Amino acid sequence: MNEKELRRSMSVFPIGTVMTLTDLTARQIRYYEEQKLICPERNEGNRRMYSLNDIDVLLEIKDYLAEGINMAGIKRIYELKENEEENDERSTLTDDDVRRILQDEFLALRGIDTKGPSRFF
DNA sequence: CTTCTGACA
DNA sequence: TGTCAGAA
Repeated sequence: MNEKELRRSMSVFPIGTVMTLTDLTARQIRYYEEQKLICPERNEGNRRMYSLNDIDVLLEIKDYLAEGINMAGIKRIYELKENEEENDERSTLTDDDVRRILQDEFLALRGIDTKGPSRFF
């Protein structure tokens, strides 16, 4: 990991700063942490300290939410990202994997846990 | 004053 | 998700 990535992953902001920077409530920010979408560190006083990376993810989450994607969908999007990274490292990506990822990406674009296909538009 | 955890009229 | 309490 280079210095640039190191700085972006350095936890330095208290939740208050993150709230003003992302327009999210403390409740939401903590909830997304429970959903393992971000992993802020804790300081000596058990206060959460966020990094620029955490803020970027929070901002992305806010955009997905604005597009109408629910938590289940957002989680899947990040799960797919993890798989993509793993595949890049081991170049184990087959044509069939690509097809499946694109398929899931489409489904994730709008919530999944919804009943029928009646909510496409 | 700011943040944390847990809980729910 | 909001919000309130009690503690740190």
